[in-house]
Amino acid sequence: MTINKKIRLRFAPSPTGGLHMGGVRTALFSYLYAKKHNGDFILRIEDTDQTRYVPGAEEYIIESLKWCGIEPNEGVGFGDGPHAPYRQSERKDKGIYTKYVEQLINCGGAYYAFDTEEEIEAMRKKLEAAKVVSPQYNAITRESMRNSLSLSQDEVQKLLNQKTPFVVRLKVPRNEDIRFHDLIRGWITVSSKQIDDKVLLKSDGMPTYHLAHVVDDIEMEISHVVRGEEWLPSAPAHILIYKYLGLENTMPYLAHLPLILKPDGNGKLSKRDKSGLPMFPLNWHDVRTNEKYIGYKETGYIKDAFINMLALLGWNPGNNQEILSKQELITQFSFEKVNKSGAKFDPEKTKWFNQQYLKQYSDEQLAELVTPLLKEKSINKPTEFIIEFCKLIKEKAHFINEFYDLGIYFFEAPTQYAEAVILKKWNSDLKPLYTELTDKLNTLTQWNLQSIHDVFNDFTTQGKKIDMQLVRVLTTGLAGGAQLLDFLALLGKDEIIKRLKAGIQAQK
RNA sequence: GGCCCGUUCGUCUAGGGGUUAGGACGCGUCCCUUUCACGGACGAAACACGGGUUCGAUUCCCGUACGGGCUACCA
Repeated sequence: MTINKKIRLRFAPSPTGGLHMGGVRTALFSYLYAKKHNGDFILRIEDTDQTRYVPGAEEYIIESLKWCGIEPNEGVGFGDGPHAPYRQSERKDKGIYTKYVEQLINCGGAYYAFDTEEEIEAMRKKLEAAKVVSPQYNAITRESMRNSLSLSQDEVQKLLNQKTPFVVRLKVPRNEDIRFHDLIRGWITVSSKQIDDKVLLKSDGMPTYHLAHVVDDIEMEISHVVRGEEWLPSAPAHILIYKYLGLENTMPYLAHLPLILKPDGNGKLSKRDKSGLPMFPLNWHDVRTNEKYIGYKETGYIKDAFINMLALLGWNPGNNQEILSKQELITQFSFEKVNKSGAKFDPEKTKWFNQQYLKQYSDEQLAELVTPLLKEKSINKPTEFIIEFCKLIKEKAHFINEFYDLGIYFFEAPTQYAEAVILKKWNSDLKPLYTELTDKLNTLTQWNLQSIHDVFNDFTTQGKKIDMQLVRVLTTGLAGGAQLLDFLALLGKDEIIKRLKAGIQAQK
């Protein structure tokens, strides 16, 4: 295992779609570890599958990382470092992979295979019919296929000269235990019987993931490979490549993260979910399928809350602390504290996280965030009004963009009155009392919290029972809402008197 | 099917050979509140099952069950 190597981690997504929260978490853990150890964090784009390329995906990944504050110090969209380019398609053009392919072929770790799709399919069918447990291109079956191991040197040369399409496959030993260490799971042993002769170089000249990521991790001097658990089964094949290259002792540490599971039911997180919660950091529009997905940002999440929630999905600091700043996450992160089992992500708790962060914001900060959203609704109020509005409404809200909906009565007089409350508490006999209240309020020369409070107090001491919830309904139309007296004070005498009169008028 | 990985309250998790198995979300009750929240207090709620090892297993080992992942010229 490596020692004294500079800490360098990479996030290496494929631009095949929007980056969902599972990917963001992988990037986050890598970032945290790199930062903790004063290392580098790199963004590499693994675009070796031309058929799955989605326009806009790469930009989306970059924008998402930026919004999340998970910024690479090297890589596509973040400035070139010493190992440019950082896009695998461009690296392929520079011949980086073929160099390694040749080395692998020369040392006997890989071989040419000329089989057509149909031939491989036929082989599989045959094996399935014979009830072979895993019908694969492997140490046994390759003997009956057309490749540089079964064919004579002359034949191979002839096929090559004729420009016959070929792939390069990894020569996996027939029966050999491959043992490797995972930072999260410990030692894992897999028999090479289980591994097929993976394609390393495709017939279009592109490397596959298996080859490309190993080569790039070597070239980019990556110290730790952090990726999802779905890669665990193919890790032995990667070990083999390092081994053939003679780099087994300097290969990166491996950390396979548990998967994030969908909130309801079982299975991996999918792009869309019944919970209604976003699965993506930002709004994502797939131009190929024309599918649109909502993002955390646009839903009104605070990025640090999103990051905090994500960090605690599969990891914990080992104590009861749940709200951690990015700096705290960096100093406390370790792979030892990453869980082994998959985590269902909980929409309710996600909202709670955001609320915790919302509470930390000052009213002024909130006003700044809310003002543009109100402008969209053609609401232009003085800043002091918005600040006070935020102060009153923030405890009711989980999200910035809920402020308007939750506090619409700050800006518009009610047209309907909470039916349940009216039904339960109102009757026509009350009209004189509430009219008297209105008149009394109308006589106030000073309109503030204290003077309003005094008016209500006077009624109470005189034994006249004013129901505060009814006042709330008459002035806001709703059964619940912000601090009532503060609300009355903020809206001003004229508006409140007007609303009270209209409210009383509207009741039977 | 085969292989790999996993399994502590409904969910996220702490813990770890002897604990009243701790916290958080959600839920319930109460307090605070002239209204609504916030907040506070309390409560219900978990070691998948079966064998070992051991004086003692939730913790270690082995099975079983269940869940997940992988099984492409996709990553």
